[in-house]
Amino acid sequence: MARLPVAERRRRLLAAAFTVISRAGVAGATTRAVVDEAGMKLASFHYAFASREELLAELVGDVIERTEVVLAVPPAPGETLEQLLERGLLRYLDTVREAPERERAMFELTQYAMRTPGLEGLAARQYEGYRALAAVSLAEAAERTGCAWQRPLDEVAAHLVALTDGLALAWLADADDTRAHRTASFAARALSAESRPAESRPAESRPASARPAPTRPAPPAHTAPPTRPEPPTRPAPPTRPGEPA
Amino acid sequence: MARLPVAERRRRLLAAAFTVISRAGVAGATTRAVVDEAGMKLASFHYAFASREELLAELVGDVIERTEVVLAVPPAPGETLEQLLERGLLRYLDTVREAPERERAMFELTQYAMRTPGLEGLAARQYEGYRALAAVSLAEAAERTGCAWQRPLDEVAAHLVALTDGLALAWLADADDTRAHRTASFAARALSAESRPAESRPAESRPASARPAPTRPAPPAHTAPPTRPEPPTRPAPPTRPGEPA
DNA sequence: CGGTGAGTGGGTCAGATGACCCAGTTGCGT
DNA sequence: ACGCAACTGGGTCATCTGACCCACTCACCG
Repeated sequence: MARLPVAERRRRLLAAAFTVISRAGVAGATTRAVVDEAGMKLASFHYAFASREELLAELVGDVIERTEVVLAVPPAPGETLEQLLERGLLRYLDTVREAPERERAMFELTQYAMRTPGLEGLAARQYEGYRALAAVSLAEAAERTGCAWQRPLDEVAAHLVALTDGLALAWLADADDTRAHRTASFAARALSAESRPAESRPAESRPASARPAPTRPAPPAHTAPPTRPEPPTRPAPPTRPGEPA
Repeated sequence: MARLPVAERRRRLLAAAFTVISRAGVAGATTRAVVDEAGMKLASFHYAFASREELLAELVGDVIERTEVVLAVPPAPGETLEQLLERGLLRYLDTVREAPERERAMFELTQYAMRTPGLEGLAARQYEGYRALAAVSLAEAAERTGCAWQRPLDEVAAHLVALTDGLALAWLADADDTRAHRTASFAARALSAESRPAESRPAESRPASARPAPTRPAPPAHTAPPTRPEPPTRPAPPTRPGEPA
């Protein structure tokens, strides 16, 4: 093995660990399995990390920071907030379907954190991060469709996080695309019901329901790209043809 | 140890296993830990089960069948569907708060099933069971408040399951009661939006929104009572004084 | 009331795993 | 060039774990 600076070695081990966890679960992420995945010798492991526990803790923290919004849905003209939200959620569902192991790994890591003495706080931080991402996306989505949230943004964000979690968990359990699709629609409907038309900020105001407007972004959902393997956020395959990004 | 018939021994081991898993996770449920929890000798384990795997498989299946609705909310006069649903969800939240380890154990068992070769099907069955329970409760709730679901019952049930999962997961991560409460309210709001006033079935019909009516049951949520420890469904402490059950 | 086999107890065994050590080697600064 | 310390390779060690064995004993049948 080439001579690597400790930092880089740690990074590679973290990435390898995530890969192993995706494949075999946290329990399967033994020092040997990780080291093997990274193509290193066992000694290198303990040179980079004091213990397996340290690696796991680092991984959890790492994953939190790297969590990204994978829902950047391309703009679509004259779309309502609900439609925009739905597309975003379906987009999220797609990423789960494409890499179920990754999503499972995320859930497992969260659970590991919740159950491990020093890491309970990290699980909370993880959800905090999810909510923050959700909030950003929801804010943008509302703005682009000329809507405003009727309740505090972070409150709506928490709801979105709960919905995506439930959605992902259910799909992971039964892999029923149809059902998941319907639940995504429901989620979009439910969330948009928490908004009102416009607020008068932009310029116009109308009493009716969500009014079309130049759209663009979309709702979020969490998914942590492994420290290395596979590109985090992809270009966003348009669910429907829309104006080119 | 008293001389026990195999069946009883298996039952006790399953109960002990669930207890251990609640405390230490699936990974911590070693044959020795389980046997210890049950106050038996290791040999008794392999007398009752061919392997640890067999016990775990049995436990997953077991837990599915024993999943119960813990949301039987007592009746409350003149309550809307939304209110009824909210109370039920809050009731569920209470059970999670009271025994977080149990809920965590449920999630972990599901994950174990999803990842274990022969058990993937069980995870799907588990969710099927959750939906069935949700469906029953939703049907009752709608009926008692003179409402009807606008979509297929099992579709709405899937949404409820997703919502409770998301709700529980979020609470387990950050233990934020306020936030969980708000999300529960949101869930109730969102679900009741999927219903319409009445259908004309009972007798009356009115265009307005959910009309009061004799209420009684409530929404569900899943929680598997351990094979033995602690009574599964409790008497349902009235969140509000209502007619005696 | 004696036999006997279901059920029990106290081991053993092989394999996996986390931690760690020590003798090298080799990149890099000087 | 040269030396040193950062880094690597190839072990070892104590534990834990799942599986399993075999002699014993006691409850119940005949």
